[in-house]
Formats: sequence, C-alpha cells, structure tokens
Amino acid sequence: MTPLFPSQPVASIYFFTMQLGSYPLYIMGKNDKIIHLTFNRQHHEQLCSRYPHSPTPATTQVDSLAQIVQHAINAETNTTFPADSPFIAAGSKFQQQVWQQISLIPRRLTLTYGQLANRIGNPKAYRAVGQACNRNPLGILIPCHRVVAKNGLGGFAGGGEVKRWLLTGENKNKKFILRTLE
DNA sequence: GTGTGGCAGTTAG
DNA sequence: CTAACTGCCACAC
Repeated sequence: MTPLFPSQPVASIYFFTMQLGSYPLYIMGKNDKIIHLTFNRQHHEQLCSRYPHSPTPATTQVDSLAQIVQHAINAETNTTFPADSPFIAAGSKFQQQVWQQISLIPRRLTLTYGQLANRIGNPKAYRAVGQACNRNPLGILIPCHRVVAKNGLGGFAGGGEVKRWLLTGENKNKKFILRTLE
C-alpha cells in the first residue's frame, strides 16, 4: 500500500466516526483540531493502526470538531485554508498548491482536473492533479469532490456514489446534517 | 460509444 | 536509478 501519510508519529490524537447521509465519515483529531478527514475506510484503518491514539475521545472535543465539519459542509465558500494539519505540511509543494486551489472552489461550482492544472500554472499536470486530489487529507474541508473530469464525474477516494451525492446535494442547496453514530 | 498513446508527479523496488 | 502506477485528456475511429 502506498505511504499516503507522514512517517513521523503524531502525539495526542484520537479517532471517531460520524455519519453523513448514509456514509461514514472518518475523523482524526489532535487536541482541538481536525487533522484528517476521509470517507475512505481503508485510509482510516491505516491511520488507526499506524498512530497511537486515545481509544475514547472526550465528548467535548468530539462535539467541537463535529461542529467545524457541520459548518464547513454547508458553507458557501471556504473561509480559510486549513494549513495546520501535519498531513498538509507533509505534502509536496505540488500537492499543497492543488489543495490550496481546491479550497477556493465555492459551493455549486466545479472545476475539471485540467482547469485546476491551469490554475497552478502547470497545464499538463492534470493527471498528477487527480493523484493529489486522491491524497487530500481533509475531505469536505478541502472540497476535492468539486474537481471532476472533463467528460464525467472522475474518481473519488470515498467512492463515486458519495461524490455524486455531495454534488447533487450542493446543487439543490441541500443542508447536510452530520450525525453521531449510535 | 471504444481504443490508444501520452501526460506529470509520486512511490516502490 | 528505472518502472509502475493513477480520481486524465485528446484524438482517432
């Protein structure tokens, strides 16, 4: 499996899962910050096994992070680029440029991989853009589901079904509700 | 609609 | 260092 994640361990971290629509959303927190967010179960399990973490996060911490996601998922635009995650810092220059550009895409707008490659001044790197999207450590907060193929949906680490559901929901101006698991 | 060749960045070996 | 991947694209049928 590809080393998608930084090799250095991160202290004081915890994991929890929430539910968005019918899809599980895996969140990795450190203190009061979200450092990783994905729909991809495999990525989540890799992280769980790689890093020592608290088995039972404090409720206040979980609630606080959940609120951040709940707000971000319905926001018209992303206010700030969440650069404080160590997973962002561990990305290459190219990946950081891609993630930065994605975070500028507002609700109900999509860019193609090619258009995004143009925006970072590397028009032929559309394929590498796809790879960088795949390794986005902060799904939703960095809305990589808004990057699509020129003729079609394109891929999604959490599965095409989730990507399509997110995009149609946004187009209908749906308010997404994040729920806790029982 | 399908096939094919090339693309750039990243990682594995 | 090569080789082998991709969340792609253009262009040809």
